[in-house]
Amino acid sequence: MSKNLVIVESPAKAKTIEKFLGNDFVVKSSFGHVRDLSKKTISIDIEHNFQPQYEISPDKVKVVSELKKLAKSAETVWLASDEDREGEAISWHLMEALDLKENKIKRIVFHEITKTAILEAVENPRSIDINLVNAQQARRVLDRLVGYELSPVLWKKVKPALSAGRVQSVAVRLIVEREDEIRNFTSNSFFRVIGIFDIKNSDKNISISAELSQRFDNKQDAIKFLNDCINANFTVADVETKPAKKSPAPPFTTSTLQQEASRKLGFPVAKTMVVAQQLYESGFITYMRTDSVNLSNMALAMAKKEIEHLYGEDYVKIRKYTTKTKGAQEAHEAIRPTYLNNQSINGDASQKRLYDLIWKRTIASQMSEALLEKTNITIENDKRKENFIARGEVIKFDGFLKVYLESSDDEDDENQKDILPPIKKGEKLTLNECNATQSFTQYPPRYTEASLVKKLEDLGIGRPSTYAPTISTIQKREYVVKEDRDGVIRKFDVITLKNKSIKEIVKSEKTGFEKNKLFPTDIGSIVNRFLVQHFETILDYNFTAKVEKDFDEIAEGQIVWNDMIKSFYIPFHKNVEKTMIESERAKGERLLGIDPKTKRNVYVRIGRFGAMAQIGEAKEDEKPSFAGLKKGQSLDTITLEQALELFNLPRTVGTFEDAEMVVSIGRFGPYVRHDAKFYSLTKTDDPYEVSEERCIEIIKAKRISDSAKAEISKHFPKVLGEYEKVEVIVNIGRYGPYITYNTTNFPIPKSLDILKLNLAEAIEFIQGKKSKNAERIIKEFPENSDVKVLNGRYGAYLKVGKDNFKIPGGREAKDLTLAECLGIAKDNAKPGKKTTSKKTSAKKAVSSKTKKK
DNA sequence: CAGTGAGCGAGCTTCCGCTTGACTT
Repeated sequence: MSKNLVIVESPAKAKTIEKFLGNDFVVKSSFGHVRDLSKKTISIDIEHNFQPQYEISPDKVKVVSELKKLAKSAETVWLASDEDREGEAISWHLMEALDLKENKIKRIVFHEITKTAILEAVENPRSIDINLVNAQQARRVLDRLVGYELSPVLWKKVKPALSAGRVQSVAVRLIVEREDEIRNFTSNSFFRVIGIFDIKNSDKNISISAELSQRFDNKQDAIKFLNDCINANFTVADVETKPAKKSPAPPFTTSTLQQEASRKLGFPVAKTMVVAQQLYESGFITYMRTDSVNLSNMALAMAKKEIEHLYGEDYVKIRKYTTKTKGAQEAHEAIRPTYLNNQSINGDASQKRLYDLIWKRTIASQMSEALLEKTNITIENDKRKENFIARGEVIKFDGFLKVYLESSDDEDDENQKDILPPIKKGEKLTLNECNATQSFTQYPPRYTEASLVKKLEDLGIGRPSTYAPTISTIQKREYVVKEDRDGVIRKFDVITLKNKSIKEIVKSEKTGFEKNKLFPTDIGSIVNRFLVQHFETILDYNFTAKVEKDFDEIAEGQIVWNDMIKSFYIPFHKNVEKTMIESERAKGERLLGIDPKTKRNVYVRIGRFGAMAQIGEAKEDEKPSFAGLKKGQSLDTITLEQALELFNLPRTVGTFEDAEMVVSIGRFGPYVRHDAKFYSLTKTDDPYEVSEERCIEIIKAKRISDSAKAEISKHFPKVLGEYEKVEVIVNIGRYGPYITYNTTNFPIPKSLDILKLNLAEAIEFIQGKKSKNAERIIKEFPENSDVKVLNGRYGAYLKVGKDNFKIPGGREAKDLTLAECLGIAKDNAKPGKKTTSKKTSAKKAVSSKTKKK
């Protein structure tokens, strides 16, 4: 075997690096961490100095045994995981898990995947930095202690299966507190005044628009101002022109890529990461999980060449950006195209769009500043002291703007900046028209997924690899929902001065419309309030920053990690115990008022099945009545009137075919019950309002669609005919319609009408699918059609019957023989719950082979 | 599949950070 085994974290990286190193090197990947604390228990021996109890992660057992084999036959094992805390720990865990002697290993690091960087790294090996490893152990142990001690408190005091953690709980806090801020926000209105001036003494009709430097708090003041303008004379008091510059944004990190892909392409952060991963695996971009804005010298040289070629020398300005993010570890380059001369790539629409964004951002970051000329024209008058100011902006040299401009989160950045006409100081102007428009102060914006990532990054909370998963966790736990909310119509006043007369009109606009924003749920608010009340230290926005400081000191060898953990844990654990015993259950209860009918108290709170309203208390002689809250209502905002309305269900709306129709809301949404059958209401039907006629309509419609469905399913499964002596069958299954041919199922897209589908069309469809699948086939065996070697998204794999198998390391997919394939299938057919079918099909494949022999 | 909301208790849930995973009837 090879003399040198190099282990990196990512398989795609392994492939690239193998090309740079000679034949003496084999490069493999550990697929990230290989050992961790067991998931089942806390797995920390608190009594014995917080000794972590590691195990090989269940999904890494195979990887480790494979690496172990290779390491045994190698002379030197080069541990080339990333140069950061986690990377150092991965190397250390590999050393332990693979049983490597210290004199057999060499630790190497590089920050960029370029040949020079790799070769230089190999020239400068070092040993494992145990202090850095200990900093990681402290991080790991702290997170486990927090997560696994806090979560059970929630199970007991709020509801089972909830979770809390150093990162996710702060993310939820941000969203809950932003919502509180919005709820408590009182909007003020004010009047902005914009004048349109005609320039005298010019042959052409030229006008400029200018805004008054002063805003008025009320309508009276605005009207008074316009009145004073009727007989005022306007003069240009000053024309000020000054040059300005605009610089490009630095290259992408994970966080900025997620933000820009969200603003410019509308991608959720998870989608951005999936697409970026695909681009990375295809070799189009560098690594997508990074906190660094640094570009390699090779990339800078490529950028320079490309910009010169496309736009000319004047557009080049090479920059070295420095990373300012809190806690950044800079193990990788910024996210950039691997080859900057590839302006576009082959791929699907999302891949192309994301690549385009990355290409533009990278190129623009190395281009000249844009040169602007900003002009301010001040217009004074002889009646009032307030001035009008017209602002203009001219681009003198576009520079990087030729390629790319970063978007901003505040959408109402509507300062119009036009080119202004030539004008001189002292010139007289006529006020043609003047509008005072009522505007309103805006509440702070709700978070989007991407703006939450930005906030977390600013606070130094979370890492590039966890931003997307964190956001999905807090949604999965139902602390937070991402949704759209309809706005409301708001009226506003516009006062116009024209032809010396003043007119008032009322206009209306839609406001408060939200798209894809994060809202806290009732559970989210309750959990947050509970945690902030009892565990303020951990919920503190600076908690992570504080412990990071300690981790840094551990990494520098100044403090011992177990001591740091101990001083954190003792007060923390005491608090956990105290809260478990003393604190009350958090139900989010709120007394809304008194029910006018029964004179009993009306409450809202969280019950076993979610948010509910309750009239009266549970006493011996009387039972309270209950009603669930509607979707979109929340414990924090519901009013007494809204709560009382909930008790109007179930409601008898009328009769149909001599039976009553009763409308209510069930486990699966609003329904009409009629003659012991249930009929779901549609989204647009309000169960509190829906009429008798509409209910009858719904019942009739359901009957028709049911009988139509029954009619259709009578025809299936349907044999369309035979193709090459094999039956072609159409059927409808759990996942929709599909064609069965030769033991393979082909799902049919909605565009094909399965009722009209004929044999010829079905065959054509199958052929199309097959030829697509054929592109993926690396190897087939005429003597056994059950066995195939295929090319998948994550490299080659073996398919035997219905089961997929990884091809063991050291074997070329295209060289596999049938016997080898069957051997792999036999060895890897795992016992277990799911595998009954796996085993049988693997056996079947083997036996079919023997039969043919 | 369609009112439930009490309390008991078995057995379960849970963290953050590094990586890619699989293809249904």
